[in-house]
Amino acid sequence: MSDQEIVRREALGKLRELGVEPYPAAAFPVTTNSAEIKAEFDPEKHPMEDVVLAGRLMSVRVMGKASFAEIQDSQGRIQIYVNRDEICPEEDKTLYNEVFKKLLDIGDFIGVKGRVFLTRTGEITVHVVSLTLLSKTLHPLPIVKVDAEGQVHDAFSDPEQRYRQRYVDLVVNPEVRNTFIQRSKMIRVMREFMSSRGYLEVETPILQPLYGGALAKPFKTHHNTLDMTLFLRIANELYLKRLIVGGFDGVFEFAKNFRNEGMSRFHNPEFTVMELYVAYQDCFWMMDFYEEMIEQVAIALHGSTEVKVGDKVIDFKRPWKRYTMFEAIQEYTGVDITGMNEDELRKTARELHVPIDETMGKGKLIDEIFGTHAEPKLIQPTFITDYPVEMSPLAKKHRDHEGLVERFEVVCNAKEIANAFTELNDPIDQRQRFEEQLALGKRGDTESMVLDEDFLRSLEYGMPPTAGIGVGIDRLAMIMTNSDSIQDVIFFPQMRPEKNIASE
RNA sequence: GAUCUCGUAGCUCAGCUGGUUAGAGCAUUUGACUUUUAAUCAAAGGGUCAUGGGUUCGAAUCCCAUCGAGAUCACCA
Repeated sequence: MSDQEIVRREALGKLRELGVEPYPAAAFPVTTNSAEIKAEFDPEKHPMEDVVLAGRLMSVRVMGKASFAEIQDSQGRIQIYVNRDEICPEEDKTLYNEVFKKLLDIGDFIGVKGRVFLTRTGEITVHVVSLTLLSKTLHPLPIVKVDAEGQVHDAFSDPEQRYRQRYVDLVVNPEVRNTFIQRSKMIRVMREFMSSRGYLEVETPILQPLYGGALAKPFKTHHNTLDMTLFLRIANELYLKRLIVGGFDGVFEFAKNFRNEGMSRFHNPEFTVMELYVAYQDCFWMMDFYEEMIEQVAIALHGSTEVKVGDKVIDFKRPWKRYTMFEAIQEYTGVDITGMNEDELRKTARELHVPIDETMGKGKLIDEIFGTHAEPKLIQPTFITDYPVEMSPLAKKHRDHEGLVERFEVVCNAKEIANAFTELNDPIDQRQRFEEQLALGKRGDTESMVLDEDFLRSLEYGMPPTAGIGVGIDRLAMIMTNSDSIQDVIFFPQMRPEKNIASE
């Protein structure tokens, strides 16, 4: 234990000797908070003679018989003024001299009652008349200081510590708190946008006997009572479609999915996707729907359709640019791949220096060419439509073009932020597609889909024409909050276990 | 999984072409101070230099291994 931790533990004992309970049970109902005081206080028009607020003590400047300190609540910080003879009107000055000056530490939760005033330098400050310790801190908080020029000193910046001890990060780095508030607001806007159109928010299984609806490696687990293998879902698509079969017009779910794959600043083993399915619509309707929803998200978060991301400005103002996949490839490589067979595509990919291997089929080759040459250049939100059928086993065949499906992705800041289809509802075609996937699996592609008989049975009972979309919530949150790592938009990103935390 | 970079006090960092007792600021402790705001002034304490091994008269510093993190790549959303 460090000297500072030992000192704090000793302070605990001394507080109890003085009759001050460091962890009182009684409620401390507040009447206001730091932001409200700063917004509403006016010495002439709106004096505040009797306020009660609480928070963490974040800095203390003792000047003999008077002190200034700052407390931080959920809304921010506010300065307090503590005068010895006011909090100790009697002979006994212990509360000020011992408790406040010596036994309180930065980080401790305190509650204060007092009146608001303006200091000589014009800062809105709470003149404390009574002070209560609400919870004692034993672990020292990093002290982050901001000087008059707004320069931050001694920032708590080590990424490992910030992610492992997010609670500290949140206390000490206000912009982190804001990022997560924005993320939450983003989800709320989407939820309200969909709910107000009558779509139903639902929950579907995370533990699945078969993993389907996407191409990925799953986490595997075991249920003891049933003595069976279960998988953590890689997608919820097939369950949401079963609900459309069941007669709902629109269903959506904000779903945690799990994929047992590499980690990077764009990948966390568990991540959040919002999927929506709407009966009697197609993917072209969904383009308009998504565009409008995300434009509203941007406006709700930033008051504008423009969002600053790194050194770029991304504008979500409708309408967004729309390319077919072949158009996008032609735009960025100059090569028209329309009508090419597998050998021609392989040759083209080599000429364009696209990394390929022998297991890749036609669809995957096209996807690689797009991913290498077009996707990195798409910064503004852009719809890419008309994907090859081979890489979209759950999408309906294109109404006009042989070999393509009715599908779009939205690429923004060089990353996919949505994927949507006119859903395949022909059970016989769906069975064939699954079988083609099984064939691909035999060819060596480890990420082909497994055949889900119950899902096929549900389609045989009949699914109406349906539009579906999946939205990567973490990726969208990264853009909307100008974060360059997924770890900055997930409270507790996955980490290897920390050694020796117990022995500390 | 591969490559590169990093790990020194509670926090942020210096020291790294090997060489007295490993330094600084903030934080902590003691003292002074009744309107300060990165408060100030005076003094003090605080370190298995990530872990283990090696080279050397001598290692925070060089080498190897391990653990943890970040970046890039591969797989993917």
